[in-house]
Amino acid sequence: MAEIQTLARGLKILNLLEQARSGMGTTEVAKEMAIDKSSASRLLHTLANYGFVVQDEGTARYQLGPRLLTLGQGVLDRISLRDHARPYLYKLVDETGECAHLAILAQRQALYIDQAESSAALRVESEIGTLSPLHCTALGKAMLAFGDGALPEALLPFTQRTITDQAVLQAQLLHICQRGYAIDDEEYNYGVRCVAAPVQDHRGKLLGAIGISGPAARVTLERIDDFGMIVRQVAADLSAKLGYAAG
Amino acid sequence: MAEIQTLARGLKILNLLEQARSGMGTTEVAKEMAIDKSSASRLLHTLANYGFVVQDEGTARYQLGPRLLTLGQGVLDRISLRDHARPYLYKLVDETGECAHLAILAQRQALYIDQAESSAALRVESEIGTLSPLHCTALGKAMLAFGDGALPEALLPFTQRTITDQAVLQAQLLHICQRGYAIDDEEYNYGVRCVAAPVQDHRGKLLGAIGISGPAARVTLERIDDFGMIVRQVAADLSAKLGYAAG
DNA sequence: AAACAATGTTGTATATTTAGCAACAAGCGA
DNA sequence: TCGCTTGTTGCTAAATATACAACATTGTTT
Repeated sequence: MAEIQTLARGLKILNLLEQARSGMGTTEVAKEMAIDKSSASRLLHTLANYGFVVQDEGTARYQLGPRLLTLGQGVLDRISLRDHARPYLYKLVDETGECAHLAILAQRQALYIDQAESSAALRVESEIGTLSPLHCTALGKAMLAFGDGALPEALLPFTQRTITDQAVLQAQLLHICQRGYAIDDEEYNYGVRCVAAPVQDHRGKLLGAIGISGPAARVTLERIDDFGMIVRQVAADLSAKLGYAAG
Repeated sequence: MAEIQTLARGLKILNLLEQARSGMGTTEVAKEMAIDKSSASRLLHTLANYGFVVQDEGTARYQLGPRLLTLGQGVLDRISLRDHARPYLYKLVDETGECAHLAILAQRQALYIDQAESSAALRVESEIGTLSPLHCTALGKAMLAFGDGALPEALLPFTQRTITDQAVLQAQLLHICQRGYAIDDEEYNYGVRCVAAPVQDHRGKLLGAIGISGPAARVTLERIDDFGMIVRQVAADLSAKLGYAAG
């Protein structure tokens, strides 16, 4: 399908600005996009009219605008899975004492759309809205194992334990499928272990995944199977509430 | 400045979809925008290519897409005030026992960009990214009192205590300016009282506001002035850290 | 069942709109 | 002061988006 060039350019500019930490000037945008200064100027003004970008009064440089934040909130409101899942996240926190997360697939990554913090003193940054790779997170692997079978192309390493071999990953996905939950054993962040299980609708179609994550000192390898059973059960309860009839 | 029509139409579609709770069809969008079905179809496809909207596989209806959520996250990362303010939010929670919030001005409303939850059992929904009116929230009134002096046009009532008279509001803003903090006495939500104070840069330019909010039973009218002093002090400390030299 | 209505998508020609060039204004540094 | 960079604006050509129409698909009604 042919995409509309002008609109696509505007959206690409937003992608550019996302990368640029300290904003970009008109000329800079024009160069990066390989378009004329004047075109960039007019596109940026239009984006600014709708609050998608803001121009710093002093430097005249452009940054992502607050409208994106409020629209993002609108996205969350629209995901009904989130409403249904919330009490189950609290249940996970109650039963495990660790932070619980809910993620869905988006742009071939794991998109965190909700969390429930444990009462433990250690605070976690709000991660809602962030994307994480699939191959080295428990939530991601749970979704890979119960999803449509497509694997990520590149398995980038984040720690020494990150699985970077397609065959190894494939084998582990089968294992996850059989036992019903996935584990991240310090494969993404050092010192953090996670456990996750899939959430499915009545047809068995993958909706997302829920799981817990905590310091390796608390989430020990001995206890991790117990956590797995809990997470799998809570995820199954949530799936059941959504109308999933096993078999 | 003349805005680029095609891009503007795409952005307007996003605004439309924000309102429509259950998504919109191509024809529906076309009617609402007063453009042809084919144009709407192509615009929507382009938006979908970049993840700004998603089409439900079954119903072919369009909704806001996950890209908006991740871009919104990018907006948060870019607001350096947020990083500086976070420890001060925790300080507010420690000293008052109530939830603390940070807001900035955006689209002539108060945009909540961070929060610190109290350890009280009562949980608050994540409000980051939401917009609230200025005239009936403590954060909003603090920003009005110390901002550029522009008042909101319409003072919509939310509770019986909401100030709906411009003159009354104006008088209260002066009061807020003199004493250094603003109060919301159940003017937005029944049973909730809030206290807030402005955050300013070294030139005295308004950057945002921080404050606390809690149940009226805990935030009583007798104690509210004590809270006010605390909030004012913490906000002043934050402003000072940002380089604000009083006088 | 079958006709019908409504929806979403795809060609195509026209004409509107954008894009690029160039000139201009403004800020900064040398 | 001069030169350099940046951001914005007129203007025209030309590319692009638009509307019209036809088509495919789905769901509804009689």
